[in-house]
Formats: sequence, C-alpha cells, structure tokens
Amino acid sequence: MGSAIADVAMRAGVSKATASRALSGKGYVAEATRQRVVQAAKEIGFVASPNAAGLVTGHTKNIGVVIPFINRWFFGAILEGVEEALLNRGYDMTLYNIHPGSADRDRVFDFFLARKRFDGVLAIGIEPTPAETERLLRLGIPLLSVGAPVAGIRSLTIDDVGAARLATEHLLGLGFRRITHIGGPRTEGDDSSVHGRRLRGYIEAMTRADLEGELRFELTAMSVPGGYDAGTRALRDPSCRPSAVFAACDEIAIGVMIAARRLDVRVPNDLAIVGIDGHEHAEMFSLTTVEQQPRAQGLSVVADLLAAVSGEQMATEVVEMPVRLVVRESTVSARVNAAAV
Amino acid sequence: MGSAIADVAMRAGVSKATASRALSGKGYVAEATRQRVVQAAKEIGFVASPNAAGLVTGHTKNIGVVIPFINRWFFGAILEGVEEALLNRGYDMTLYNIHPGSADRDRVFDFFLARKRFDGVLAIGIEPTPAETERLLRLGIPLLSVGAPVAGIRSLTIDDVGAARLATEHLLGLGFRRITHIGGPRTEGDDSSVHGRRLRGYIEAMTRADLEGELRFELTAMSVPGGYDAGTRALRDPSCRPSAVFAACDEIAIGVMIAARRLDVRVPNDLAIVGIDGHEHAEMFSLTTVEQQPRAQGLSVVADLLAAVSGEQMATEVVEMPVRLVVRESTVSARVNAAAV
DNA sequence: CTGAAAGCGCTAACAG
DNA sequence: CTGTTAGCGCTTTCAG
Repeated sequence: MGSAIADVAMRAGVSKATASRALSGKGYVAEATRQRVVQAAKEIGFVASPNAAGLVTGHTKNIGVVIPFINRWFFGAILEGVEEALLNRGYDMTLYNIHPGSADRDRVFDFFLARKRFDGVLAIGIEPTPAETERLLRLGIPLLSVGAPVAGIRSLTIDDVGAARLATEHLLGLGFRRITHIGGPRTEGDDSSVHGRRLRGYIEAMTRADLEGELRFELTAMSVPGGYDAGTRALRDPSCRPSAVFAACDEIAIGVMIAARRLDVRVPNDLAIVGIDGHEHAEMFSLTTVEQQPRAQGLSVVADLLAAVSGEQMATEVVEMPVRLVVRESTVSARVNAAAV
Repeated sequence: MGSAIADVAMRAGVSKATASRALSGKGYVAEATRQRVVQAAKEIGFVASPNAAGLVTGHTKNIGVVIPFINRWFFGAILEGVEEALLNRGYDMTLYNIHPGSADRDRVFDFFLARKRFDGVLAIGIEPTPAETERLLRLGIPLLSVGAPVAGIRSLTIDDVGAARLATEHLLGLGFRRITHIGGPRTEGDDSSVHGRRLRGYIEAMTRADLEGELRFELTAMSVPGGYDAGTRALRDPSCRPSAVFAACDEIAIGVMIAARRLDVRVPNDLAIVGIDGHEHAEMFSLTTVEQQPRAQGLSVVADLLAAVSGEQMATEVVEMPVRLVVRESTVSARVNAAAV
C-alpha cells in the first residue's frame, strides 16, 4: 500500500531518478529500461503521489471548484460536465459549496483556496464581491468564471439579457400581453447579477412592444418551491391574472405550473409558461425553455482552464455561449386556447 | 502569494519550527511568541500547505467521495450535507462521479484513489464489486459506505426492505390491492442491491396481505423520465390499471404523476402514489413518501469517518438510519375517491 | 542514457 | 520554551 518510487526503482534495478523519468515520460530513458520500470510499478501497484510531486513541480493535478448550489438542476448538470472533463485529463475536482450570505464563504476564500492546493480555480455561478475577486486574483493561478461575468477574470456565460428577451418575445409573438416575470432574488440596486440581467431582458422586450404599462414581476428563490410561492402570488387573484409567465429558470417555471394547477389555472390552456435552462425535466413537463446546455458548458470550461494551467496565455474577457429556444407544449398550443391574451 | 512558513518565521524573528508550533497549536510556545507569529502570518496572508504538511504527518485534510450521480435529489442532498460537515472540520472534499458500467470507474479505483491523497474515502450509493471492495480496503485508510451496505466496510443505510414494506403497507391499509411497484434497474439475480431490497419489501408486504397474485412491477431509471416511461407502461391499458403505485424514489413517483396526467388518470382521485426520499419536491407535489433525510445522513457520516481518521477504532458493521412515512395528499384522500381499489 | 545529490514546504524528534 | 537537524516522496539539475 504505502509503496514509494524508491521501491519501484529498487525492483527495476535503477535509480529513483530513472524510475521517475520512466513513469512520467519526461527525459530520456532507454525503451527496455522504461518497460522494466513500468512493469515493476504495476507489480506493486505504485501510483505517484501528486502531492509530493507538486511540491517540486508546483502542479497539484487538482482544481478547486466553487459553487453556490449542488442540488439545483443547472449547477448539478454543470458539475457533471466539469467532473467528467477533469477526470479525463487526470485532474481531481475539489468542491466548495458556498452560500451567498454565509460565514463559511470567507473561510473558503481566505483559507481553503489559499492552501496552495490547486492548479486553478473554477467559480461556477459565483458573483464575487470586489474584495473576493481580488483575493481570487491574488492566488496567482488560472481562474475561470462560469455563469457570471466577473471583471478581471475570464468568464463564460450566456447572454442573459438576450436569453430573457428571446423568451419574452416568444410569448409576445404568440399574442400575449399580460406577461409576468418571475425571477431570482435580487439584491437592491444590483442590476449586474444574473437575476438583474434576466429581468432587464424582460423589460427590454416588453418596452419594445410598447407594453411598459404591463410590466409585472415577482422575485423568489430559484427553486421549485420558490416558483410555487411566487406563482401563487401572481395567479391568486383571478381579476388580474397574467396570461403568460416568463420564469428565470426551469425550476421556477415548474413551480408555477404546480401553483397554477392548485388554483385551477390550466397550463397551457389558461396560462403559457417559458423557462430557462433546458434540463431534462423541462422536457418531461413539456416546458418551453431557453436551452443553455450546462453540461456542455462544464466540458468546455475545463478545456479552457487546463489550457491556461499548461501555460497558455488566457485572455481576460467574457465569452458568450449560444442559447436556443426550445418550444414545447406549455406555450405552443396556448395562443389558441387562452381566454384573453 | 507564494509565502512559506520560513517567511513567517523570519518576520516574527523565530525559527521555522517555532512558527510551525505556534500556528498549528501543537507543542509548547510562549504566548507572546505565539501572538507575534500569528500576527506575522496574518500580515503576509500565510496559510500552511496541507500537501507539504501531509508529506510528513501523513494527513492530507482531504476526503475522497465517490458517488454515482450528482444531479439526483437523494445524492445531491447527501453531498450538500457531506460538504458542509467537511468544511466545518477544515477538510476538503474531492469528488468522483462514477457510473455503474463505465470504463472510468476502474481508473478511479486504481489510479485516482491510489494517489495517497486522502485521509479517508466515502462511498455514497456505490455498490462495489468484490474486486473493488478489495482495492478500497487495500488503500489502508478509513472507509465508509452510505446508502449501500458493503461487506467488510462500515456502512450507513436505511432499512430498504422495511422502508418499502412501510410504503406498501400504507397503501394496503388504505384498502388498495392493485398496487404496482416501479423500481430501479436491477442486474439479474442481484437481490442485494438497493433496488432489489426495495422490491423485496414490496413483495413481502403484498405476500403478507395474501396478494401474491397481484404482484406487478416495472423497472426503470431512478429519474423523472424513468418514472414517466414506466408509469406510462403501467397505466396505458385502462383494463388492467393499478389503483396505486409504490415508487422506489420520489423522482420515479413524480414521473408517474406526470404520466398519469397525460393519460387522464387523476392523482389522487384515480391513483394513489408513494415514493421514497423526502426531497423538498415531494412536498411540492403533495407526494406521500418515506423520508430518509439524506442531508442528515451526510452530516452524520462525516462525523463517523473523521473520528476514524483521528485514530478511533471503527466498527465494521452496518448501521441503519430511521425512516418515517410522511403522508400527503397523493394518498391521503385517495381511498375515498378511487373508483376501484 | 543513467545516477548522485539537492531541495520543494513542512513537521517531528532531540537537544539545549 | 526554542532552535537545529533530518526527512516525508518526489522531480530535477548536473555530471558522468
């Protein structure tokens, strides 16, 4: 179990240095020697300790990942992609689940990430404060942000404003005018967050259609229960019910569906709904959604980050992933049915 | 950024050894000296590298976690609990997402886990083959299995047979007799898997009620789409529709609900459904379920594992977590409504 | 192509 | 209570 490279070297009748070269593939080693070393390593089940190696090379083969939720569709899917891509390249993924307001959050930035453990850090859906951004940069290792553009850090996102506009315009195109937006929680005056950007897209689309007077929105948690609560609030009063809802994510959208059912508002007959994400559950619920392929984002972002780890220069810029509208039953047949648009 | 303990020592005017003692709290250090060292460390933002320390102490402050799914309710919830508990204790969580049949699976056992990186390994919902179990034991570090009893490894599970019986008996108690079980995929002849145990609980309950003749079940993926497919198969033919379904997890249960709705089978009026898990979505969907509190399992299991890491002897035995039936609308009002039980 | 030696950052004896 | 020394497991000069 506790076999070291010295054991391999001895078994193969070579020095530690040669064993190291043979196993890592770096430096000249006679083919015959190499085979003997590899064979010896296999026999005793030797695997080099990246911790010890990292001490001298500076590379740990470990990537730190910071994420606000694990058990949400978008984040879970992105994590699966990231993990798969890292594993393929021989990297470990160390995961920190930090919550917006929590006290642990500071410890992650000041302590855990500062332990010289990582070759790079992936911030998924994190909207770091300026102080946090500075601490990230101070780590002196490649960084990448996904799902939220961060000034000074290369970021991969979708065009949230555009995606929200796309969703809203789809509803407008079907003839709806009383469209409510149900979005994520927004800290006061913070228009730069994902939630703020999606709200802005909604407002832009409505405004372009000369419907400033119809602007209405509810803010809630990005979850099914959150969507249920906000949906209930929005639909409760029959006298001023929206004919359509643009939800900031699929979970909210499905929560709204459930709320609607409880209130005997039929989807899609009485209410059209659009979400954002493209989770497999969206298909189950026949939800029209703006698909952003989180899993693919995960794969892609790892390739970028590891390129930077290998020394390639990384541009500090925002890259936007394309999205597309996937139309399903929750809106497609709604126009003809809705009592009043 | 690249500050070492030598820098701290120099700044505080002490030796590396004293600095180390002051920061780790191990060994005698004068209070005044300690404060000077701590101050110096804070000034330059020094955090000790657990990798370097681990080389000498043998402890890495890192726990390896192996899990078959990230984006499933039960597993996501357990992961959140595990991560939180580890963070509280200063440990990192390195995550491997391995799939039952995949080729990567071997690499995780032979390569990633063998890299001497972890103080312990947590296997969540993994049903390792005998060969895999042996490789785990050969690591020579504390191991813990959650969600699946593994011979030779301390395991924390629920009583799956009992939970399934509990769910089935709830339906039987309401007067239903045409109860179908929709469970997870079972490899042939493997009665020891979670899926096999839940099926067994169903069969036991039905048999005790003298309903061997009514035994019916569908096997599918433990997901909403899986539940939808299996539910559609089970409900398609009106001439032999079940009056109740016991689903092996909440996701399947909700998939069945959706399938029912598509087929104009009303829940709970025409069909009663019970799941297992107790996810927040179960409440949303008014699903009666056997609650197993995955998050609490995660917290608890970390305490156990870290105790073993700290040298406490760990018993090799199976511990069962209690479960309870949470009755909700999907069954509670079903008895009086169902056309035929 | 191979070996000897140095050293990555840290902690653990062991003297003082 | 504190400093000196050795060494964890590995890679990398630098000679040969």
